[in-house]
Amino acid sequence: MVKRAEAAAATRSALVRAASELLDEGGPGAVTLRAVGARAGVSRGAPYGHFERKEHLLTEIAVNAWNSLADKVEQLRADPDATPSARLERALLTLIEVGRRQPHLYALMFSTPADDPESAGAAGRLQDQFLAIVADLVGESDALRYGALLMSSAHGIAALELSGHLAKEKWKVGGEQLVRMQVDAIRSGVENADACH
Amino acid sequence: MVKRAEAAAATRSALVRAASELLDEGGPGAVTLRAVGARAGVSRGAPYGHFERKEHLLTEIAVNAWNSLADKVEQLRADPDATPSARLERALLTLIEVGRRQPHLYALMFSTPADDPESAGAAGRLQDQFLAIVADLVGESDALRYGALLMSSAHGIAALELSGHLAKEKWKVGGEQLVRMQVDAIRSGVENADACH
DNA sequence: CATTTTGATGTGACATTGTCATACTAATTA
DNA sequence: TAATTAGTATGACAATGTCACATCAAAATG
Repeated sequence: MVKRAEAAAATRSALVRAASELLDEGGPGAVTLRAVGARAGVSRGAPYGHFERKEHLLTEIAVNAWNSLADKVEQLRADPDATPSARLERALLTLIEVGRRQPHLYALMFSTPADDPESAGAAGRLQDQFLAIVADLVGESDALRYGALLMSSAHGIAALELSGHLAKEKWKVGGEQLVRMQVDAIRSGVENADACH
Repeated sequence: MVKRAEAAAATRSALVRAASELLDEGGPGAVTLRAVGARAGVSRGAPYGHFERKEHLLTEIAVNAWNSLADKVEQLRADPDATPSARLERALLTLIEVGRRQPHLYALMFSTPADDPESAGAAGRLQDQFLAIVADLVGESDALRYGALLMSSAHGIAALELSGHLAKEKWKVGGEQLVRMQVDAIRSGVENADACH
């Protein structure tokens, strides 16, 4: 006698896992409810017992990704033997890494409507982690402004890399270098406001 | 007696225009070959006389957008009464403007495979225009590095704005301000290399 | 324990869509 | 005038998201 609640929960997470795998392997076009069901060992209509629409299944994948990323950055933030700017660089590179390793997942994260409460919450967690790291470098009062700029820059780098518009043959730079430049530019800008003039 | 070549060319551009309008009005989901045909005054199968696949029709829309953007930036580049940094800011804002006015078109531009020769050519034209403007500010030798960073930043700002992840209520900044900060940060960084130390 | 209820799952059906094969039509050409 | 051809219309098909309904076992109820 298998408890029904457990079996249902297992099916649900199997569906999410299956959909995630299909997304990574074949892109959005490969995430078919029929394929998801087949890989999860159930039939094509089963997902509708757990998700109202296909979009909600995808949203859950995005939420998981946001949360996992927030966890990583939070962990990274606690690292004591690293300068603030080094921590910031690593945090930004963490985002870019997702874009490289799981490009389809990355695209899904940023195409999921940000007005969805769950998605917004998880994405907000990541943003807050970023903000705290930025504040360590530029101070509380400027953290929002510079945080927005740094996040935009990192996302831009990741997005252009995975769309192929930042080909290394033409631009001669990679994401790591761009992140370093960006952090340096902001750090020197902040320091100059006090020290130089 | 209407010349057939002319009629065909008219149909072709009507298809592209119809598809562009549908994209702007209703997003990618609204761009159906049937809807495109109907709006262009032909039937659902007609597009296949001009485009091998639906994807090619979309690519043409993206190419037009890239070219139009490159034209605007080229025009902007010739403006004499504007400092190099002002020209750069305006160029970056031109990209962001597309994201605001035609979000679906903007998304299409950056989701069209960059390995498509036509699309790559048009996008390359825009990048070269950017590069020239950047070179005016930071010099030829650093133009590639800073150009890549500036373009990433601008695209990141535009993309985050249209995905809703840069809500002004939370971040207290808009695209204009971020672009200004970015250009200032780079300018001051470059000047400091010479002047300060 | 017997019965009823309930929620997850399987299956059939339907509309939509991209795409192909085919037929038709009018412009071009021989 | 007859033949060719390029553009277009139409029918058909497979894939897909989604709904309605049937089924079946676990859980609640008596």
